[in-house]
Amino acid sequence: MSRALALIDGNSFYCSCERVFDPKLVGVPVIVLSNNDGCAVARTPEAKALGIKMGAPYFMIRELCRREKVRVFSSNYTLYGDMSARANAVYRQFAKDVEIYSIDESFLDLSEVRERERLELARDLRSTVRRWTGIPTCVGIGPTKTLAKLANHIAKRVPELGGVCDLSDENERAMWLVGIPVGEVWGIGRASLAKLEALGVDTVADLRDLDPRPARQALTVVGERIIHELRGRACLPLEIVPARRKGCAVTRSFASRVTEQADLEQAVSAHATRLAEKLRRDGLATTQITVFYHTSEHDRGDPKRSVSTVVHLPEATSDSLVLIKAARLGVAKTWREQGPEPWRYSKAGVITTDLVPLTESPRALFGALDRERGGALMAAMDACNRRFGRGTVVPARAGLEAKRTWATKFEMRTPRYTTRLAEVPVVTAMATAGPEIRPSSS
DNA sequence: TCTGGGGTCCTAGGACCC
DNA sequence: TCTGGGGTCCTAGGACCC
Repeated sequence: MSRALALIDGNSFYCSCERVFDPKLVGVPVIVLSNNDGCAVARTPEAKALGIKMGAPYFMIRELCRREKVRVFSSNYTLYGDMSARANAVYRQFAKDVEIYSIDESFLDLSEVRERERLELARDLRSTVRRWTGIPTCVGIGPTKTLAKLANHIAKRVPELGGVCDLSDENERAMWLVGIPVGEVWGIGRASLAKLEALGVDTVADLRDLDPRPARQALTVVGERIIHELRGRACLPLEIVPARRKGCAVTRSFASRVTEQADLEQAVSAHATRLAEKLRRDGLATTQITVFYHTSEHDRGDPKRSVSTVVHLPEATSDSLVLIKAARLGVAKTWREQGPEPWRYSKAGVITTDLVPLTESPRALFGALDRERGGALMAAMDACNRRFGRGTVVPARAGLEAKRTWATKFEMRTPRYTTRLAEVPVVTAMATAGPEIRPSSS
């Protein structure tokens, strides 16, 4: 049986999630904004038709949105994450091996399915996901991940295909590949595109026919792999068990510029708190954090400053209190007194790159942290926050929500319909003429 | 006159992805 | 006023070692 992978993804996923809970959004232009209400990161076809580009800064399209009655939403990651989990639960009914590639994309192994039955299965998958979660999807099938991605791209753009496309057959595949620009291939970005154009490569078929060895010169081993994948030779395995994460970052732009040390320290403390929560959730720990903050490239004329500093810890930890202290130290040791033209900082963050499982990490000989006591406290705090919502219990130094002058904007966020009891939608049913239902008397 | 060679590890920066 | 956030992988080059 030949190898076959399917790539299924949600159409305009974030927008579709919003539509599931508000039918009035169907048929009208909808966009979802990035963190801080910065850029458009999801657009329905109606919004794309108005010329709204991926990543367009909101302040530049605000007027257009008002005029064209585009419905605009802040991101609601809690909702999207939960809808994603629901969709994947459906995928697992159709395939034993599923790789969750991103919040809205998964690869399914269909190698066990007979070739002539794959399209039918894909159609069934689409309609089941639609029925059970409300999310519209497209499915692409191919012998490699790169070809499955390409098939998905075709399924999205050719309406006659009904949302599914199978590139398993080599002859049929060759016909499609001559008509697709090479920039649509997964892994070919702006820089690679420019190099390929110089080599006279315009279409996906051109790239497939490129000699892989010299291609490596221009595109590194990554490009060589893509060529093999386009020829149907798999170089990228299906990763069913997610790899352990290597790094973790919490970074945010400020809603307004920050000029005070106290505000900056409070911001990185909050980021460190969130970072620690993520580490504990995954059972990971870090021996050092990088703290950074900088002014904005968009503030023309203002003095520029960019700071990045590493703070080492005595041993690996995921303790919020330890990481907060380290984050504040990172600011304190690099802070410079403001002059007559103060630096107006626009963004700050806390980054780790050396994550290890906490239980496998060596203890410090000197200056060891009190893991037992700290661990118990963190466990109690996490339990409270899981039960009553994030931010219910926070270390005092992380700052209270109400006092955050730098806080991120989410002015148009919808309720967390599926994960907060207080925010579930209320359905009112009107009685119509029909059989009356009464409690049985016997 | 003439100044080895090969290996590992680490980091910074580039590129790409969603 | 207003321009996201969080990841991965690859390569080159320096430090260091024998």
